[in-house]
Amino acid sequence: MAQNKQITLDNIASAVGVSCSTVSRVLTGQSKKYRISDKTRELVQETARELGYFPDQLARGLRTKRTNTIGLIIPDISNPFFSTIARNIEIQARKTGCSTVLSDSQEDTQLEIESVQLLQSRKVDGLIICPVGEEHSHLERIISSGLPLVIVDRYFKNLDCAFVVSDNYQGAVEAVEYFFSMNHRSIGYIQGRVNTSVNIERIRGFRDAYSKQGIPVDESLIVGDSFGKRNGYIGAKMLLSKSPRPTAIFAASNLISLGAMSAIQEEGLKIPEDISIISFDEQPYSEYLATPMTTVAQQTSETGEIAFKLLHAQIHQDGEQSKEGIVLPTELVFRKSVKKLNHPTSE
Amino acid sequence: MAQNKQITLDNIASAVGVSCSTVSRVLTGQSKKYRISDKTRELVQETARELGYFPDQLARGLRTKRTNTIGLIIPDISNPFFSTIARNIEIQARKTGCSTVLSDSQEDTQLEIESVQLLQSRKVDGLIICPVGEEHSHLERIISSGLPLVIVDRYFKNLDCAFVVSDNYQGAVEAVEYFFSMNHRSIGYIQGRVNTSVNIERIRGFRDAYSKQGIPVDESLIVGDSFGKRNGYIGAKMLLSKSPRPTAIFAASNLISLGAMSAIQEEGLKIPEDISIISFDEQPYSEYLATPMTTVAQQTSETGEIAFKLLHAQIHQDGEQSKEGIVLPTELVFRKSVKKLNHPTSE
DNA sequence: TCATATTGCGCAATCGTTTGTTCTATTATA
DNA sequence: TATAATAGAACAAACGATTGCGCAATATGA
Repeated sequence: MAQNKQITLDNIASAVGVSCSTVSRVLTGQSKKYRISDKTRELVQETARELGYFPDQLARGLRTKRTNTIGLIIPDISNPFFSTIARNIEIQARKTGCSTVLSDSQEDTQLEIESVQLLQSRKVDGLIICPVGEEHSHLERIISSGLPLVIVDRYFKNLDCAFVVSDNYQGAVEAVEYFFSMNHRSIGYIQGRVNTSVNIERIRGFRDAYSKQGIPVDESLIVGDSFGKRNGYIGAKMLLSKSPRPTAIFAASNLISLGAMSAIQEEGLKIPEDISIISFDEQPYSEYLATPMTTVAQQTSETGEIAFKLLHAQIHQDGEQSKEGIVLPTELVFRKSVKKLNHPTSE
Repeated sequence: MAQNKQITLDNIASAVGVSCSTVSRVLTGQSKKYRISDKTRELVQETARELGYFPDQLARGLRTKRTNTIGLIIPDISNPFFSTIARNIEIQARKTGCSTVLSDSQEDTQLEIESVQLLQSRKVDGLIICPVGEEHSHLERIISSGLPLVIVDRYFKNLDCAFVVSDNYQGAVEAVEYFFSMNHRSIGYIQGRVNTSVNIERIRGFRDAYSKQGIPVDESLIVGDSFGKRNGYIGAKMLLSKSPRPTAIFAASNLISLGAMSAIQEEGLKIPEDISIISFDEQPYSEYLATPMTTVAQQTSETGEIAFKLLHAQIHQDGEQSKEGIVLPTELVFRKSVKKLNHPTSE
């Protein structure tokens, strides 16, 4: 089965008996502007339909310097947190006729950098990135090259760039305050990747909540170094081996809490009888877990939607660009994983 | 900040003092073939590096008719089942320098068809599609246009196209046989979208397992019509209202089983004491559910990897294409959601 | 009737690469 | 020394679409 020949503007032009510029103008809806007669316009449109013409986006992009394509770089698209964001970006993008080129950076800064290169050489109109690490010189380069960029989930203080993130600080504060209200005073925190804004903000919230109560933070109860499941397991193991044992665990991600649950189970402990837990990231399964999980829900759908809208705004305004930063509130979802202690206690 | 000027072959050419064809040949590694002198070659390479040149993939694609880009159409990228497949496709693709344009068809055939159009006009080298519905005339059109295509998760009997799917038949057979071995005889099946190969094969397995035991299938125990959570809830409600109540439920997807769990909980029933359940789709959280779930695991990572490899093979062989169909085995993962009944019984 | 507007459309350059062909030195061969 | 062979690189035509400019033909106005 031979590759079907592509229909070009010239094909239509010669079929109708006009020049290809006329066809182009009709098909891009500029017939009024260039005063193409109605008769010609209709003839061209009909012929194009008959021949099954659709424009070559490469040629168009080469000429117009606009591809209607955005690049999306995500650390792990199989993580529901990111895939929900990705979905909503794609849905918004397609609404404006924009295609999304997806790149999974596999939590690897080097791959992220290479992806940026590749996407730039594909002439995307803009980039949405969930950055992996602390390194961001490549992001600076994007910005100074003038390519529209929105970063998501994480941000960098000294980077003049639009972003959309959750209010990680407030989310952490509320979780810890809830623990306090249930009389917990010894709370372990299993953190994610250090030096990411996400982690820094959550830790700050954690600390501030303690301060407000006038209670010092036990630094040895802050453990962990990544958002993955394995780190959750290891972190929980460490926390549970302490004596006195903390009465509660605050897990910085959905995967961390799954790992922690393994550890808790291994130690023969029950949630919340023996240990309470709150996890960042609401998930469809959160309510169905052995103990329905109290979570800090982030607005993932909205994050994606807003990210695209910010990017779209940047792309379509040629004047000064407002590098907006959007912070979305979190919501504490109350379930069964936190036990009310009789007395304010550390054990 | 003005858009930085793009470096072109001509820029390099005039900087070095050669023609742009020479530069092109050097940079595409054809310097031997066209006997470019070592001196020129090195000079060109160095200058290209200094200027920070990287090729314009649009222009290249326009000229060569190869974009090193594939299109991927998925019904719901936020579903972990699909996002895991997508991830592995993307990872394989990038290994060969290929970019992936993602499209979420939102379980809508019309959007799927439009996506195909759009991706074709972007000149992708091939397409991987998880088709939504029964309609597949647009897939036939792709094939007869000569564009490489691999379909994933579902297939169509009378479509000559490479595909990779799970062994849904055998997966269902094993699940039902396990139910039988635990003395269940009255098993409700909450199916997914009817008329999809996935559903048809699972139903066939369900029936055949019954036949082998010489037991007739109670048709009223087959309910449902989509792979979503809501359908799981409704389906379970229906099954649980029957009297006698089935002793077991076989859920056709991870979302269906989540929905079913809601219904079961609402009815005040316990898994597995009051009702046993097996779910298609292994998930990271399966073992942490209120009752750790016995599941039929599919090889999602492998599915993605193989899908890309089949596509890659099609793209790179210009001769006759082997439209291979790959069927991957499933695995029954035993946990706690199935109770052993004392006697073969329907109640 | 003649000058001027206006209508309707074509010409040709351009975007950045690739690639078949040609062209000019230089070297090898007889 | 004359001729052929070869090395090294330039020319120019694509690829398909867009767009500034120009040019006829017709319509309008005086």
